[in-house]
Amino acid sequence: MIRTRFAPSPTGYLHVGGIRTALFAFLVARQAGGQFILRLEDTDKKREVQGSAEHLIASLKSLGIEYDEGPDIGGPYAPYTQSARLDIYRRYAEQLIAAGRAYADPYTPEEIQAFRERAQAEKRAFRYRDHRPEQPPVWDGTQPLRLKSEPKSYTYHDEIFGDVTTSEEVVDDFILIKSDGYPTYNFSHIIDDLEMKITHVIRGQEFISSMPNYLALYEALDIERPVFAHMPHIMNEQGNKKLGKRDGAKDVLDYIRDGYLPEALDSFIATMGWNDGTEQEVFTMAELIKKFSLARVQRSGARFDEKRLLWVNGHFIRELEVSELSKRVEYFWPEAAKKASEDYKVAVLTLAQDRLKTLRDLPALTRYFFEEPQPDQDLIDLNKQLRKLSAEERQSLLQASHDALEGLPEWSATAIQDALNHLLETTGQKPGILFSLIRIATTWAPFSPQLNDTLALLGKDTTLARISTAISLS
RNA sequence: GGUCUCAUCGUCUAACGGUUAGGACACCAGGUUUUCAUCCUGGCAAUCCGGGUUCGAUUCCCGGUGAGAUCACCA
Repeated sequence: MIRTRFAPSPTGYLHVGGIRTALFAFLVARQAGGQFILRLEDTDKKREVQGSAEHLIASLKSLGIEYDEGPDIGGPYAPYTQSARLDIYRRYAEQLIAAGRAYADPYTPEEIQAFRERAQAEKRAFRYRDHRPEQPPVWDGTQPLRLKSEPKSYTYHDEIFGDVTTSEEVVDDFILIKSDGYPTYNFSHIIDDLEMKITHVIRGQEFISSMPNYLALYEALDIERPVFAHMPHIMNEQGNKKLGKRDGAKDVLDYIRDGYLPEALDSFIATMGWNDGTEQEVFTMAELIKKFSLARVQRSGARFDEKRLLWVNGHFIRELEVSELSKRVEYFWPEAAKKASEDYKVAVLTLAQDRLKTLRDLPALTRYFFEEPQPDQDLIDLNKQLRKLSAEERQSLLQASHDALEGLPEWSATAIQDALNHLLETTGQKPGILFSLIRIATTWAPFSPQLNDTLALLGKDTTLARISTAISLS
């Protein structure tokens, strides 16, 4: 039975790097019919941020990454919050002490700092184990507890990086339990993975360099190692650093607020560093669950490309049924759309769908369907074709259009198109001029859907009124 | 600096040791008899460098170079 976990610390929000690790762990579990667990690693009380646990949970849920066990829903190995598991860590700590594999650290932080500086001055690496006390005091819980490590080289298999060998000089007596009584991540995650029967440890590449220490601990505890899979980093847009909050990596919930679809985010995030080997470019969650494999995860870091995300998002928007899209854009309509009927909004949405890159584009694209647009002379003056016309010429063209449309017995897209085509002949104008003029006069927008569709939806009265207004303006 | 890791178009990537090195995003041009978008067609564009192994290296090995990660009582 495969069990994977995502184990963030509640120190802030989740960016695409973190969410990708969660997504991959989720996919591995789902694909095998196993469980995916959320565990909160809140052992650093100083860095904890209020409300971030809820924020993390909301982020996962908003992307459809559902966990089977977790702090808010419980499970067979509860609690899933590390600060509530202190007695468990202590039990293992005492086991290590009894086995002679852990000891109390008698030094003050200042003393250790002095050791470190001396090592640095002498240009050699600082290792705590070089200063290991001969007769450590009995651990009373107020000193840090350290692992008594054995310097040796380790080899392990990583699902992504293959066989990795570490050198012995990096194994050290790291801290298991801090002087405040909380365990370090280095200790607690191993205990929890064991207790919670985690089979696959899927996490960021930054933990690779700590692997020798973890391996030493698995050995000291005499427990079996889980399967490891370290994910390559997602790099920032410049490609010179791993994506991080400090450099403004965006909260995934902000992407949702900005009108990105969860399915677009999932597909995009999954394909940064993974592909199924075919030429398929976008994947639904169901496809990801079916096709994902750690073996096809890239070893090099991928750069975060916002332009590609935008394209993926547009793709998923176009794939949606209008009825579904209609539900998704509920909170994105312009203010003025509130009074409009559902049917009218769906009709507008149908015309706007192809033009939407994010749901947030909706107001800019549709405002003139709901309220009177502000005339903007620049649209005419900056238009290559229209600016050649005199005000009188524009006026007479608009008047002719007004008259032709007014006489229409039936107000439909096809009837309007026929009338417009006929108008082309009677006025002897090019479509580029005549249609642009009508389009601008009725929408005052830099771009809009096909003219006949736009007018049909606007309605006869509104269309004629707007043309009349434009005539009086010229 | 030590340790570990990585290296194909600008970006994301494909390619049992044999391909005109493929696809997608972006960009450019054209078409879909109005704009924007969609859609279609075409174009631009890559194997970091040097050795080896081999009949033949993007692919395997070694060495450079470059990049990243990490060296906490953070995770």
